[in-house]
Amino acid sequence: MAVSSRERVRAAAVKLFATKGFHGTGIRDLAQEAELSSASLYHYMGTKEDLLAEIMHTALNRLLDAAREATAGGGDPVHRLRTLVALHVLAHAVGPAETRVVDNEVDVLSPAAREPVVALRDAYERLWAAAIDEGVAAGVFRVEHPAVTRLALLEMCSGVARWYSPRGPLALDELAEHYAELASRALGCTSAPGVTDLRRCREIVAKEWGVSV
Amino acid sequence: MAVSSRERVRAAAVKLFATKGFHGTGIRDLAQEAELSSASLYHYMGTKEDLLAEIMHTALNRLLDAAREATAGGGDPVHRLRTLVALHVLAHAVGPAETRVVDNEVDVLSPAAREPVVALRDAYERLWAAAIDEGVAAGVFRVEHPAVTRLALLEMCSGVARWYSPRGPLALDELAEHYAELASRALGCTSAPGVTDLRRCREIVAKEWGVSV
DNA sequence: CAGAGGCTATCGATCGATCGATCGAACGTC
DNA sequence: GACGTTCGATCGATCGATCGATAGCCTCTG
Repeated sequence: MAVSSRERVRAAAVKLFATKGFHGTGIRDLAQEAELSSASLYHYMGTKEDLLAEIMHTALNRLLDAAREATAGGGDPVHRLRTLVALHVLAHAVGPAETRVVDNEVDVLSPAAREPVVALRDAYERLWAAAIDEGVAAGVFRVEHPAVTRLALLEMCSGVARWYSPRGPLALDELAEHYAELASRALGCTSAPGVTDLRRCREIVAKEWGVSV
Repeated sequence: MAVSSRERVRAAAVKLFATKGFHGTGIRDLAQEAELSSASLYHYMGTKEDLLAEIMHTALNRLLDAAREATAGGGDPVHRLRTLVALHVLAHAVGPAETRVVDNEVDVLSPAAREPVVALRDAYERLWAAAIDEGVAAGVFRVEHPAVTRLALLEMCSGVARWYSPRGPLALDELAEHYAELASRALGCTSAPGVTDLRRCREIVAKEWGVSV
């Protein structure tokens, strides 16, 4: 078979959870989308909540791995921050369904299932916090409330998944570069207008997400 | 009675829809929160969907009215944009539950019920677009993709409802001013570092939302 | 090689629970 | 006694989940 049933179940869940929400998606909806009976569904998953948690884990691990790889070696905080922004935007543009599930449905998880998901998200945000804090310490960023600004920038970038369409006027590269510039400006970046290593970001996204960007 | 049952139903719906989502909130949950039987609920509302639509209408109309009042008379695009940002942030900080319902649950409405809600949101966003476009035309904003930037800033500001806590280190005034500054920078504002008329924004929020800010 | 046994994948039928919504009746107030 | 408000009881529909059964395939055995 071209795609395994397991993959179809996962893809169906991502699509439906993103468009109709977790509670708005029934077991029978999932079964229909995955072209299986509702009974067969349970051959590939635990409970519906397990399925959601698994989606979040793989999505967040992928984003975290990509961000770590892209910023490995430390270096210039400005460049690192621009890389994180571009990567985040690319990820949200190529996989809006998955990222919307991660961003919107965390609260439906039981506390026990939510805890490791939040831990992954926190680890990811620490990469942003480190780049921002180091930039502020080095004087290349001039911003009054670094922690609040980090949250503001993250929300700004995640919002891409809510409206971006590949049929719009902006190509992915322009989008990522523009957001890197917005973030750079918001942080009061004092160095020369930077360039982002988009090629590297695209490569990482292509590898981790398995799409050609 | 101190608060009418009608108000309790509305407040219960806002609270529960925001925390558990529309589909995650049952009629019996609403009834318990509003301290009524599930049957009595229907004395004050139509269907559950009607209740959601009504919440969205009042919330969006309030925001739209406030934004129109705050920017009435036109004038400097920079000042208008800063006012819109501050107002938006204040609104999302004092009423996070309501704004989260508006921002997250639009898609659960049937097309017929969704259409007027989207129209209200579009009217609101046009105020932002006008301020940004006029600023770009006047040369006080220097930004490459004004439409995309508008969406980015709106998402950034709406995100406040997802994390802001009045028990945090930032007072409302500092928060609103900081976001106005972030937006101003992102737009490449060329005029002197602006000040926002926070007093006026606070007055409008206090009046429209019925809270002391 | 025949076939017994086990494993994977799938299904129709069905479970008890809960869903949104409605009914007729009772309450208090004017 | 009319009206605005409240409720217990209950409706048919749908929920997430499980059941026993079946068909195909691989492996081990005699």
